[in-house]
Amino acid sequence: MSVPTKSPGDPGKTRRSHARANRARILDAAVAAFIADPDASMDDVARAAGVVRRTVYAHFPSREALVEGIADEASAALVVAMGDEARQPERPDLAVAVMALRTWPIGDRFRMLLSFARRELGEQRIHDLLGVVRDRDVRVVERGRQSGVFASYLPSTVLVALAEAMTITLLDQANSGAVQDSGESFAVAYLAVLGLIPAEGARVVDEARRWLRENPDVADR
Amino acid sequence: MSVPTKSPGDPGKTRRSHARANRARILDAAVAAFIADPDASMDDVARAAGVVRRTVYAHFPSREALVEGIADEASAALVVAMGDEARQPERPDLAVAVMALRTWPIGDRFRMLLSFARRELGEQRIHDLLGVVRDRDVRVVERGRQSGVFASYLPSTVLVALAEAMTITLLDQANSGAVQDSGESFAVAYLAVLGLIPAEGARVVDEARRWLRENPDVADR
DNA sequence: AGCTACTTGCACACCAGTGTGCAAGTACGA
DNA sequence: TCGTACTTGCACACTGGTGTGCAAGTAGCT
Repeated sequence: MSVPTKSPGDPGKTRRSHARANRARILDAAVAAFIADPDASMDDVARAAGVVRRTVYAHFPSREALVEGIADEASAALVVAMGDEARQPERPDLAVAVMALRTWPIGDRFRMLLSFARRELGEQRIHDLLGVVRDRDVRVVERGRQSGVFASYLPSTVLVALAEAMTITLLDQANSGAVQDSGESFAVAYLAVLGLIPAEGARVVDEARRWLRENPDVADR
Repeated sequence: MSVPTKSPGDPGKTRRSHARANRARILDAAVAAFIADPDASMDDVARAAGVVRRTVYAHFPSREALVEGIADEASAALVVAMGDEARQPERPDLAVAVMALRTWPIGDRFRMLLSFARRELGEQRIHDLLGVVRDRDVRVVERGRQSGVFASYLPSTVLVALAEAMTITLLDQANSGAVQDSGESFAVAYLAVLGLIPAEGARVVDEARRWLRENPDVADR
């Protein structure tokens, strides 16, 4: 606010803050536009951002770069949201519920990542990054089924894939108002697929909420 | 085979059988192409059918018409697969399992319909047709939750939406070899989301298989 | 005021995909 | 063998989206 560029050699940051904000707006608008229509044009994005197409190109040299920009932002958010793997509940069911509750708030960006991973195959990086998250998910599920808490009528990886699909669907439903909670029902559904009856799942989710309150992550700004 | 056109006034059908077969091949190829890439070009479709683009246009005047052609075929298959609503098991859990097992074999086309319903919004008809199927699904789920067999942590319509999403995911997994069965695990997963533990779900699915054997639909050609 | 960084509004070239026209080719049935 | 129905292989016009160039405009910093 009152700290303009002091050092002459330093590439001005104050001046650029304006542009930065604009970049952020474009990114946000792009997320919204791509959710509405997975292959929205650059013009659609620009208009959604209240900006001219040419300006979008000023920030992102190509469509691909824009997609990558979104993906980067989204993946950063996802990693932050997931928290430290070392600091998660021992119990697999609790761990699953905690992960579900944590990812839900960044649903839009998570959804974005998933859809990119499916469509723009070129983005190997996205796929890889999601792989990291998936692997972590799979590990927990695997642990849970080994300790007999989770069912094993399907391979762990498939169960995780189901969870991803359910996330997207429930986020859609939340968008259209059919679901109101903050991820609780998603967590219950996930646990149900893993073999816990909903009543039990709901109890676990309650516990997870408590656990989250008692174990605030550094990331929970 | 040996019944060529006899009546002169009658527009020849034997000659056209060749073209008919070609049309069918194009349709099949289009399904495959669109599964691989939801916005494959007409040229992609043509090549997948082993035909030149121009020929595709000979059968379908426009891309839209082609999509509609696929949708029509798929929806017809779906209606047939679902069978007569009046002749389905009383018990909701059994009914769900039966529906799941019945729709699984036509997975590709079902998937096609779902993806069309999501993308080409212009196809109101598709949406409507799926609506019919959805409604039937919802009715059964509703009945089940009223009789206390199914859980109600989410609205019935949302649960059905989850089932649709799971279908697509599991079909994908089946395509890539991660799932091998003939819809059994899908049925179990569906029932799990509805509140039945997998062990119980598996029992119900077994029962459903038996029921299907004992109640062959006229449609089960 | 003057500099600088950013935005705007055109202009353009370039593609990829769609849909059409037409002349030549092929294959099947009478 | 001829005719008819269908396919092929080009040519073309048209559209919508992408990416670039450039000159003019605007707003903050010094």
